[in-house]
Amino acid sequence: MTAPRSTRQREVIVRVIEDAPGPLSVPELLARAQQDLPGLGVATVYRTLKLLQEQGVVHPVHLDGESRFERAGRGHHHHFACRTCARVFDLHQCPVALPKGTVYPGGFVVEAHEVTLYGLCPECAARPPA
Amino acid sequence: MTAPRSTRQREVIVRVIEDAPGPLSVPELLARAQQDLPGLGVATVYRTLKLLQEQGVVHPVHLDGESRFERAGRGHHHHFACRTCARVFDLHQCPVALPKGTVYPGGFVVEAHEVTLYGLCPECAARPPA
DNA sequence: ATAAATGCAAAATGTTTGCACCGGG
DNA sequence: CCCGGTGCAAACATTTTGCATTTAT
Repeated sequence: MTAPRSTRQREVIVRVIEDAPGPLSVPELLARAQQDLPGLGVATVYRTLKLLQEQGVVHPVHLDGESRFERAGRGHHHHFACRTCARVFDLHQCPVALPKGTVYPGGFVVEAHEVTLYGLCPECAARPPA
Repeated sequence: MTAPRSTRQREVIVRVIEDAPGPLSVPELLARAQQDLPGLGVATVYRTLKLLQEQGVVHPVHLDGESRFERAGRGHHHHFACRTCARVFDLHQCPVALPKGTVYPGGFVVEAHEVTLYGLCPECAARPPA
């Protein structure tokens, strides 16, 4: 048995993910973690993300061709991507009613769904483009 | 004025995209197009896809970290990704009611939305795993 | 004939892996 | 101590770009 060790890098990476208002891209995650751990390398970030995914602590969100990562187990939720500032936020209200097992027209058996909304985040909506 | 030329490669690429039941990945697209045009190179596929996107003929769909491309202008629709055979299909009924301009709780102004359903396609549902 | 389009190979990106050193238990 | 974890650099995979040649017009 090989219990993962607790290291400063892992602590920081997990904390950064937990403190984020939505899923983070690898560059975002790396930049934030390096504020506490300047020497941190990308490889460690990827390896840690992989580990955390296997542990079910974190899971990936693919959005606009970018891989982002967020804390798992925060319940069913979806995402909002701001077209102005490019940040991604969690939404806590689901606009879809598709219970697992629903059969969609055509005979598609639905097991899960993913929704992404695009538009302006509260900040960018209050401060429109020049 | 620089009107794009009509070439055999472009004809084939467009036809392959039109004949598909859903968005295609670049490898899928390349493989199908090469059946008619064995010498076709990847670079041409990417360049053509870029051109077709600028013309608004094709648009990208990002799904599970993979870039796929489909004919644009087929109206509002979403996608279904089969977990068994990994193919992606178009759905022609939208499970979300979020008109452009809707303001989502928290102050998020919605301009567009994207939905992906995951599960079993009709074929795989009829022929369950061993 | 002219310039756009293609194919190839080299160059950017983004992610993974090999390896010597570091450090948690 | 010991072996897992880290950083660095090399290896990969995917997408883009440079350039000589082909080809639509």
